[in-house]
Amino acid sequence: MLELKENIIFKALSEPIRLRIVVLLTKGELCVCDLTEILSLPQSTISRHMSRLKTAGMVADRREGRWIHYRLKETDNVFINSLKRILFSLQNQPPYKDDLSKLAEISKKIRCSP
Amino acid sequence: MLELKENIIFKALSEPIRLRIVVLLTKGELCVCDLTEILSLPQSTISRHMSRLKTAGMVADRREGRWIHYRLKETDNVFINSLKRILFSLQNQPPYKDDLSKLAEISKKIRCSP
DNA sequence: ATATTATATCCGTATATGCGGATATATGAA
DNA sequence: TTCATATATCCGCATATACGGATATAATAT
Repeated sequence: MLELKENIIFKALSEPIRLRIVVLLTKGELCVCDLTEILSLPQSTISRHMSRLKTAGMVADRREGRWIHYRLKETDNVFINSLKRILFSLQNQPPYKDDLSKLAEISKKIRCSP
Repeated sequence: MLELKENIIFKALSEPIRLRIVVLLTKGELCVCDLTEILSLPQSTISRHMSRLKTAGMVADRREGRWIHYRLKETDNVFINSLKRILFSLQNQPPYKDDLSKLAEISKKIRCSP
């Protein structure tokens, strides 16, 4: 029952913060608090962006205790998967590269454990 | 001196009419009056969209007499070219497919000749 | 039970951007 | 020059959406 509207996906990726978020998600699952720390933004801002990415069909989520882990949604849709490949290709350039460095730093600590 | 901002490109493609326009351009050059006819929209609306696509770096233009022919911009940028491939992959689905049928019809007439 | 933590949503405000008629500019024809 | 055509831009208006603090909800800890 998924109504795929290409322009809705593009709109989801057209917001600078959301684009940084989905490139971060190319490395795996992240919860809102991780993103809040990496991007230095208020929790409500991150949560709103995740809601939009989810509505657009770019991400899926999974609850584990108090945390909700977001990930790039797995799909066999060619359009979405082509976009995912593009996101991977952005990993090595700014500002995404710096975000991923910060993610790597944070990953050394134990994150999101009860 | 081109400052490529990925989210700006996504924003250009996030507007439904603009997405239809760039898929039409996968078939070759088109002028504003062609698009006005195919999409049944006012000239000012089309012209504004072309301006945005040009600013975003997705299209280039070429004057020939009174007409300005727009085309997908040729580039060696990996990001843009990946997006172009996605546009080609949309050719066979609605509403782009119907737009291309209408383009084919119109092409039978002599278009844009002085 | 209460407190703490993680997330979602609400709220008012600011900005961006779409629309399309009207007008300006540019080119070529008569 | 004057007229017609093609395009770009201006204008006021409407809508969409971003922001971030405040509040609500949900799960866990004490």
